[in-house]
Amino acid sequence: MEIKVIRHSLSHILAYAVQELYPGVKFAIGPAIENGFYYDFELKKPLTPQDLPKIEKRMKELLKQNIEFKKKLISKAEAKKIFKGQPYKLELIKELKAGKATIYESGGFLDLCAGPHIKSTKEVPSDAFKLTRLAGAYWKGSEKNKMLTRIYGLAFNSKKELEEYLQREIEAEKRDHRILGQKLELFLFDADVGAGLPIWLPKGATIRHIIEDYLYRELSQQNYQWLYSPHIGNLELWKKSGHWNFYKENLYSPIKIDEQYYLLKPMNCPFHVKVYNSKIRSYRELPLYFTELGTVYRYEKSGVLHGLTRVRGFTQDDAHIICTPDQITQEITKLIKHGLQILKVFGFENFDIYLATRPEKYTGSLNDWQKAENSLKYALKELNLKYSIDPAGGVFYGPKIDIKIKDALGRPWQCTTIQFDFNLPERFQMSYIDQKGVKKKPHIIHRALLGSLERFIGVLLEHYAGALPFWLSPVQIWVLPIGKNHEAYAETVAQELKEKQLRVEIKDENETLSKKIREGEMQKIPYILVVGDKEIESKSVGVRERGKGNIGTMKVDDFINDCQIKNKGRIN
RNA sequence: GCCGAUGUAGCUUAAUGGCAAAGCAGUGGUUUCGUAAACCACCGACGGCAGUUCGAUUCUGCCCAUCGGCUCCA
Repeated sequence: MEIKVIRHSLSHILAYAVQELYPGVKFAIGPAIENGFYYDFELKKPLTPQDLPKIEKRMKELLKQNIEFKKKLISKAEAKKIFKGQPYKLELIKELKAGKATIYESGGFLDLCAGPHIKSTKEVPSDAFKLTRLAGAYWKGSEKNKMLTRIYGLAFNSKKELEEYLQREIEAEKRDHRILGQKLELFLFDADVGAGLPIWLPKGATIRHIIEDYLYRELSQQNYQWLYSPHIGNLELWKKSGHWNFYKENLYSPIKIDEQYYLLKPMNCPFHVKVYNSKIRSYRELPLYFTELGTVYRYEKSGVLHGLTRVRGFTQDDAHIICTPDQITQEITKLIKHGLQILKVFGFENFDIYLATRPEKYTGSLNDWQKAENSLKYALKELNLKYSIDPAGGVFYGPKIDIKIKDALGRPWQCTTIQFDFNLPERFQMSYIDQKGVKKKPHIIHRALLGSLERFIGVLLEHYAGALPFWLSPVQIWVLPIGKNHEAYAETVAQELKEKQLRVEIKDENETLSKKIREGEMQKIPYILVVGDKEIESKSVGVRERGKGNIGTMKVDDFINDCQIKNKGRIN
């Protein structure tokens, strides 16, 4: 039996149990989902988490009754009669494209459903599912509709699979960047500061600095030019750019300064356009690459905030590529290629790529959108990349390519975005002089490779479970003197490492060696160097590698050499 | 924002309508140690504002923050 069918059938059994336990319930929908199922209900009284075990117990009893699933094809009129008093079902019947309705009967529970289903609950083990949580969910997923109560369940083919899944969830929890951020002292959130506003602690700031430094070198090599722009800008600027109209729900209230209104910037684009427009541009200059680690502020609903991966103030590794119309596909191709290359440096190898098309609210002509979407498609095809379409997922000013990076557990994270923008050249009357001396309108590609430093670092932490590659580790090496007599030597070794730009700390607190080693392992320090009499004599260090234990003694110079190779090659 | 839950020391947790308990961390001391937690002592907390009550960390309301979802996204 296909697991999807079992999951879907379990959602009916869930509804059956709820029908029995909570009379007067109204049923919405109950599909199979990844790893399980859910069912949405409208209940007279809200459920509490204590209700779940009760419902689960009843489901188990029902499963053992060998309830048969019987399919019936009936007329819509008949269906309306059966489901009177069930407004959600009636709405679904009304929307049915087919002339008839299929219903499934399982014991005392009738449901409007296309199926397919199991023949009998005999086929379903009663210990391979588990109700996991209660949640609110809007009818048909729209905020404008009523909020229903959703019950989620997990379901697998066997108890063993269920347990394995639960085990994986525990593993994922250990990788939670919010917990790691606290344990490794990387960043903090504070209620006094406000929701969604991270503060970087010294070690987190070091990671960020390393990444910024890498980007600076890498992009400078690729002819990017670095910019800085202010965090607020006159409201008139944002009206002109279109953000005030099209991006309002993400903007913070205007700030009044001397009878003028200013907005906290939600994007860096208008500033970069101003840089472009600061002088007359020739076709010879194009393409131009302007880049900035630009901190932007966007209103996010309080309920969506999540650690570093969804915040209200964040720094994008932003860039605008300004080019002639015939350079556009070539530039997009180059960009995607370079972007993937950079992500690989950080250890990401798997990606989900999406092409997001025209949304409901947009600027520009349909013809422009069509052309832009085609050039994005062309670039993806040329690079032989598999992608999916994200219908109407584009930004108001143009279609985009989103690259979701997949972490070690296979979870996708939205980071890279490459967005076409034909709004700004128009609104800000950008131009360049072509070969014939004629004024032309350039194209703009807006892109963020890592997305935001906040989210990217959050993803890195989850990907590596906190054990960052050597070159990204905020503290790379600990030096542990065994006794007081070895402190001076430890100091000498540390000094030598520091001179070679390695990030090292001496741990000479009054604690046992074992305790300090335990501490170092928990802090995910890549190398712990133990020094005692033996090491002093041979000018060496006892090397302990993270997760591997003692790997023997090494000459100090050899150790430094290895570290430098790792740093330079940006390898683990 | 909406549905549901949670909020006790720097962290993890306990108990209670009537003096809030512990482990780790921190501080002071003892110990100077060879690869994942030495020993002793001390310091330290009821998210905020109202209300009910003789008395509220505990009950109620509002606010703030966090967690799981919905929706949304870099």
